[in-house]
Amino acid sequence: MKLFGTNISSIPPEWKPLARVFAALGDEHRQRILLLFEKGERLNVGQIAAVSTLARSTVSHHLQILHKASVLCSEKIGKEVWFWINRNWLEKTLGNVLNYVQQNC
Amino acid sequence: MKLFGTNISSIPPEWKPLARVFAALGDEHRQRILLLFEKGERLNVGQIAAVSTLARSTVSHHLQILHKASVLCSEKIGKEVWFWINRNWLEKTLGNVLNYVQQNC
DNA sequence: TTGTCATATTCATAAATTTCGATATGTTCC
DNA sequence: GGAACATATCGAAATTTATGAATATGACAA
Repeated sequence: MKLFGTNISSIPPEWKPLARVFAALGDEHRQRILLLFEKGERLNVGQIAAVSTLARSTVSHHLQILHKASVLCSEKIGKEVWFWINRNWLEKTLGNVLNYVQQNC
Repeated sequence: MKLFGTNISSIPPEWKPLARVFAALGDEHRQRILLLFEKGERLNVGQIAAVSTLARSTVSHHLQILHKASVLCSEKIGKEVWFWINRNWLEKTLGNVLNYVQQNC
């Protein structure tokens, strides 16, 4: 059994950002939001809220969770905040986990 | 913007089992549990609870979540239930998501 | 500049869900 | 039967989620 540090309670630091990604992707609302994006497309809060059953403020909240997990990038232009998928981060993160699984599981 | 079905509320069915996996991996306790496993190793509830700060019943609960998400396999032998990482499923699932990202993001 | 929309976020609150441990129940082995 | 292990159930606490109202910021016209 692998023990990190003195007991189970410590996690390798490189796994921390991963927990946020998985938690972000583990919610169905956030999955639906992500699946809306076409390749390279940018969407703002209003567009997403318009096709969602959730309130605008709720959509904004979920977008922030995705943003903090680095799954989405964002840029404010004028009145609107535009979001798009952080493809590089997602590829790198998923690739790392896949490598870990292949080597250590 | 991609719309599945009539509105945002429907998700492609192939994404459903994925939500469970991500939700399972998105919890730090469960990450710690998973990281305990050596390559190919099998562990039972008691072994994991022994190095954990969580109660035995709580560990059992988390193991069930991981099991329902297909992240862990289990087999009951005598009094004990042995768990091990479902390497194939993890590889396949992560690989699928990675492919999706590479093709559609 | 001032006022008015339009957009997004923050806040306060309520509701729902998850988490966790204690206890009870079920299995298996002796 | 009794001991050892795992699971199921239940309630309290903690966390997450959802919402409308309030706030902040930018665009634009008068």
